[in-house]
Amino acid sequence: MDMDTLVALCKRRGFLFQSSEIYGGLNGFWDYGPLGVELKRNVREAWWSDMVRSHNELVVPQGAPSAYEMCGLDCTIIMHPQVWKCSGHYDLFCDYMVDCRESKKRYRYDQVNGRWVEYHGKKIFVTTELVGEDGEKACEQKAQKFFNLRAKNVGELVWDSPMQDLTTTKGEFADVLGPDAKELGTLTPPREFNLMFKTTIGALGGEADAAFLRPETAQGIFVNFKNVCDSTRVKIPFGIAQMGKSFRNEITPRNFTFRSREFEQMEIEFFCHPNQSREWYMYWRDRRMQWYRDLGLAGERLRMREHTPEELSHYSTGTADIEYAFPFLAPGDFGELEGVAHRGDFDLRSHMEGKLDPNTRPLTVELGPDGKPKYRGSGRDMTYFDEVTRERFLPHVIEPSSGADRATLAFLCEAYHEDEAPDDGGKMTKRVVMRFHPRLAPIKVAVFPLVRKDGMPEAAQEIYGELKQYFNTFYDEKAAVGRRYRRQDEIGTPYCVTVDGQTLSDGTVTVRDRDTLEQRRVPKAELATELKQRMGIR
RNA sequence: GCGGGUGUAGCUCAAUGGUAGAGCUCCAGCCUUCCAAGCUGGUCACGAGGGUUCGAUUCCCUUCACCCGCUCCA
Repeated sequence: MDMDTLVALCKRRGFLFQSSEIYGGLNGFWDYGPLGVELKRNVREAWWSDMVRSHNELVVPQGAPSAYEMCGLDCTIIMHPQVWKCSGHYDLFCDYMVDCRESKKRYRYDQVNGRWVEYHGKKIFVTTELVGEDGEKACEQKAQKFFNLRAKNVGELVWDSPMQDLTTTKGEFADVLGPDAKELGTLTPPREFNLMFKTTIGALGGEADAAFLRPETAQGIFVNFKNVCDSTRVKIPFGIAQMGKSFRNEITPRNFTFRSREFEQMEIEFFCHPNQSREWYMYWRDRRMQWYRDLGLAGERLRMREHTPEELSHYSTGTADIEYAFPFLAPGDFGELEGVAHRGDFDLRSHMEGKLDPNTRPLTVELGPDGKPKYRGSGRDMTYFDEVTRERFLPHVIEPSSGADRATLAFLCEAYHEDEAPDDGGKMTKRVVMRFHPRLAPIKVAVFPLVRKDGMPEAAQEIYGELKQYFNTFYDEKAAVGRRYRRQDEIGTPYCVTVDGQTLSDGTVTVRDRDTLEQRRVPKAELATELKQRMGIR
């Protein structure tokens, strides 16, 4: 299946529309249509139900080190600006960038390094992205090349400064040689590149009132950690779940809803004793993988990929991505659905003591030029006291962080099938069928009268009214019944109930299965029970 | 953000410097007793903004969106 086919179906049948389409659309923003909203709600409800509501804290789940508790939160999108400073997002997401007009590359303003060098009265700043010895070597080579010198004449270069970053030039780039440029002055002035959406609190609002839309839901959980502990009597190990909108000013939104600027996350922060964190990490990794499998991403398009040691944050002892081979990716490429990360005590400690420097080991608070913490923490004690062991400790965190829109998109991609079904002459014709797991299907049951006469519509409408109490049910009496079946196939309705002549005499209806096309007669009175059972819905 | 390509109905595709056509879909009606495309009728389009012109969907400019490649990717 190519992606265009799915995108067309999503629009035609009302799963997904481009945001503000009548005004030409808005890059990176998507609306869910009448069927899409049902599908996405079902994804979210499956997650909330499976992770929070129906989690039984009294029994040890398969593969878990012990029993555990789960609860939920719903935090605000705009939070105290200090949250993002201590979380690291402020530094990470608010970069000044410079572009090179010659090489078409973009660099972080503070990560381009270079040295002033003079040759026969001409003084330039040669730059590189490399650091340390490699950086100095690269600068020497660049200067030699720029001044067109033989190797033996390199000694004639007069080096006027040690390695320093580009910000020391104060934005004057006329004599700067870009890292991949052959001419001087090809770098654009530094521009703020803010990956967090900025907004203003209050009607007057100066820079002091600047705030940000959250780039992840996780921080709401960390900053409420103490509140949850104090209000619920939860005992470690336990998890806090939250789902909601997050916002990132993506540079290149692309690939349908996969990378959107406004998106929905489903996140769990699981708090445990440091000694057990590795086992809990393994548990959550496998548990989350199984969740996707159970809902239909069962094939080889789903995989789990452990991060290599180089990819890991210094404070993380393990991170795994759950990935799906989306059809818009090159063959063999996978896109991230969920990241399961062992985060240690980085987040709680950062909000307690001040932003930690992730490059230190053991972790220490990042200091500003004045020797004080660069970003002050809350000063609140986030440690946990275990009444049984009489031990006080800072919990470690396992974070399964999932994208609701990405999951929804994966379920859409996985569901799409084309096969053949007979037409009324018995000839096989192409059929498009969305094989959603029944829990996810936007519409569970469609009810039809076989023809629009002999009291069949009335009988069907009665059944419709009844089933509507239990399922999202759809009624249709227009056109040939075969066409109605096809229309339901295309939106993934698992079952079609048809009232025919026999219904009026013996009270049975036919139930047609979306995937097998098989029809079975079922007494009207047993319909709801039978359908619930077949779909595995309580 | 850069380079290339594309924008006509819900979809697929025409034509045109002078009233924009078709097929499918959709809607109404007829027919129809189990797997879409039988009959009749109907609705719906030149991405947006400027310019040139008596007149622009068509030519020019800008912009927006989408696709491909690069870049980015917490």
